[in-house]
Amino acid sequence: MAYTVGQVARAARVTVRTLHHYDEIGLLRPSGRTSAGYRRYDEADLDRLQLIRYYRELGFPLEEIAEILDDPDADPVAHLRRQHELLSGRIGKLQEMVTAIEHAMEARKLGIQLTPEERFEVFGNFDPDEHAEEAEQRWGGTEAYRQSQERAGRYSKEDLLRNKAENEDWGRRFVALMDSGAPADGPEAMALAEEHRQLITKWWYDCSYEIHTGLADMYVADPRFTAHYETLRPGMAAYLNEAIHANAISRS
Amino acid sequence: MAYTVGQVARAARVTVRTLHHYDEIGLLRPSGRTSAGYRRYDEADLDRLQLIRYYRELGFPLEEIAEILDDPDADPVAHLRRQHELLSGRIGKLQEMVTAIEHAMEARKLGIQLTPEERFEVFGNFDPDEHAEEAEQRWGGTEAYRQSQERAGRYSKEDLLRNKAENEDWGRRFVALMDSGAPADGPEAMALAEEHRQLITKWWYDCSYEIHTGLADMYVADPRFTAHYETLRPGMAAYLNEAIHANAISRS
DNA sequence: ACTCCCGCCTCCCGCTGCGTGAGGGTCAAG
DNA sequence: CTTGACCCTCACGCAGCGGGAGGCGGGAGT
Repeated sequence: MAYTVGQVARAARVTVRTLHHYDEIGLLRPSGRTSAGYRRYDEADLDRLQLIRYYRELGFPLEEIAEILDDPDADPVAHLRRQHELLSGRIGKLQEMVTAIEHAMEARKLGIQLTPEERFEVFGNFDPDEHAEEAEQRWGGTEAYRQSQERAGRYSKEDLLRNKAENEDWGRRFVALMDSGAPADGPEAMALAEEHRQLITKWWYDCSYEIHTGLADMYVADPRFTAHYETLRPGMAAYLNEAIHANAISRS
Repeated sequence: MAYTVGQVARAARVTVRTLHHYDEIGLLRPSGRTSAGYRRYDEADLDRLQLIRYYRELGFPLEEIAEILDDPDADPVAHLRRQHELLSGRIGKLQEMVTAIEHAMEARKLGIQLTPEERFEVFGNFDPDEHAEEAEQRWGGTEAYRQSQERAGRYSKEDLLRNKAENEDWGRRFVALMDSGAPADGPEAMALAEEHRQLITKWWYDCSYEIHTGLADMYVADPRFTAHYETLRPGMAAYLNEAIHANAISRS
């Protein structure tokens, strides 16, 4: 059972050119040629082509497909599993975008016109346009940054207002603690530091103790962040820094 | 507030080269240049870039994005809705592939080794390799073909056996009817023709009366299909053809 | 005022995965 | 022995950038 390019092309729903291409790059060489130079594909070639098409559908680059197919001791089950994961990931990403779009539609319907500033107004003093670039430099490319960007896009106006309220509540309690004269490395301060960490984790990204202390250092090192906390209460940046460090140390 | 390429690039998580490219093709021209020729982007440019990135994420080609963004009276809500649909479609497709992969994994786990022949063995005499190409020529590219291909991939071995059983049951009853001497355009024959159509619809694709009569004609025109029905009972191809036509006429 | 170095500029070539001819041989049917 | 449908091999083109060469600009430090 030998097939010509045209037959194979029609059967596999690809163009002849594609088969030529696969031949050129060595991805799918026909098992033989006629005396006139015509490509002859056999059943095994068809099987291989089916696999190729399948992987292609999944978005694999041709080179990678070649590696997969030509790896003799590659575990097919592992491949399937891997593909499954990749697909699930892609589905997840697409679904996130869908919800983002739904949000946007909701906003339009209500005439809310969710401008970028509006989306970030909950950040208070932190003007996103002013600091976005810096944020990118500091955290760009990290998982944490990706997460927070992603979530920011999904939150509704109410969500963000709720977040703001929670932050303010925490801030009031923190100021009260400072006013009470409690030490920055005392149990209450550490508890509030921990709460601060969890607020970040809840709303934005998984904030490890390492990341948290990094943030703490920034609060005293970067004047803009310092200013934000200092307006809540003078001395707060340094106090919070100490509390976060104390908390991180005690937990590890 | 003017930004340089580098700043914009970092903020938007794209490369400088990409911004150059967008400038070149006119997709995003910076609002101005400095005396030295440096590109200067303002807030509006950033907004536009955000939209561009968004549409790009969704897989739109740049040209189309330009059309969308430059269409002054384009309804943004309509766009969102359209994107939503596209995304939903994509998710659906990916999910189908996931289930297909899951099936394949199940089969591997049980050591079943679902070879192509096995997958199609329920087709009986119809050797897929022998007819796949023809099928493509006849139906390739049609919605019906796509549907049946898609479903075939999702069916489990049990599903396919069930389908086979249902077909055989229908076949037996059809043969019995012929044996009884009932006319091919009588009510019983038409009822069984209708059932035939519904079996196809249930298992493979939406089989309209038009498609159904097309199939009927093929049963008498194509010797391979003729042979399939003739082995069930001599004269069955022609009888079934008549019954299907009678049924289609009476229903329209 | 001078020097650095980083960032900006404009070419321009390269990559993937083919599409789409051009120009020419081949094969089966009539 | 011709037709028409295939087949062959170049070979260029396209999107959407990546990446580098070669050269200017600018602001921070000395």
